[in-house]
Amino acid sequence: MRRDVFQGIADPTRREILNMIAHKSLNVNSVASNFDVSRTAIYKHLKILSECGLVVIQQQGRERFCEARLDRLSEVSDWVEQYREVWTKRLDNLEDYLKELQSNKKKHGRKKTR
Amino acid sequence: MRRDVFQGIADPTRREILNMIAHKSLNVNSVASNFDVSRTAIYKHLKILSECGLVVIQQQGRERFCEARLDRLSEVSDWVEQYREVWTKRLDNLEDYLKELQSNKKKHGRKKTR
DNA sequence: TCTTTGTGAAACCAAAAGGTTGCATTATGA
DNA sequence: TCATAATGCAACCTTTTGGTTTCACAAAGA
Repeated sequence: MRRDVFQGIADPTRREILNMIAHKSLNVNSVASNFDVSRTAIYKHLKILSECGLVVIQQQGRERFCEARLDRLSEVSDWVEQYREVWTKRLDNLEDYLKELQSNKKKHGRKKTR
Repeated sequence: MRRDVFQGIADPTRREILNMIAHKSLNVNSVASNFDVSRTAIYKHLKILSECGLVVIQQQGRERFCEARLDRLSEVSDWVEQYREVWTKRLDNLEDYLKELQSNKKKHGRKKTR
């Protein structure tokens, strides 16, 4: 199935898996042993992560090592960043507004607002 | 229900909704009219978005205006950014490695690699 | 060779997700 | 006051998700 990075990181267990293998690749059993759900459940999560490119699984003897492809997170990063200007500008405007309220209070005394 | 920002942005329709109201709040019907699924379906997406804090819905007469709270995306941004150093460093290492291969080739001629 | 280890995958299940139709409710405008 | 517009929500449906147990199979080690 063609999968999406956004879908990949939607599940908290999958985010934990990514964190677990971010610095060091682990085989499937090692990953699974850190959770209290079954190995098969973790295997399915790993499969989803590999389907959306966030993990690459390489066979080595009878083990499969799971390597995080964190650079794929740039897709998420890019998506979020396109909105950063919008939200920071909006926060700045709020700040300006609050400052203006303050200065008006000083000039005219307490004023009823709603 | 307590919801998660990661879950909120997991669905492509919801990301489109966010984009649609990023610059200007719209009422529920206006949002829905941009999609070919039912108003109720969009309403449910809006509810999920509001449950995870990405949208605030305010009544105004008989309409409800949906405002994007894009600053909530910082949670996603923060999560991704904690891995940026890891992945850029890894790409740098790869680059160094490729450069080294190049210089070895110059010194010793073409060499079989596998 | 035989047993153990590490894994993939099938079959099954309950709950959640994403969608629909239909109805009730509240403001607005004529 | 009455029709209509904008909406919330219940009831229902199908597909997906996240989990389980079970079995098969290949590689390693004794």
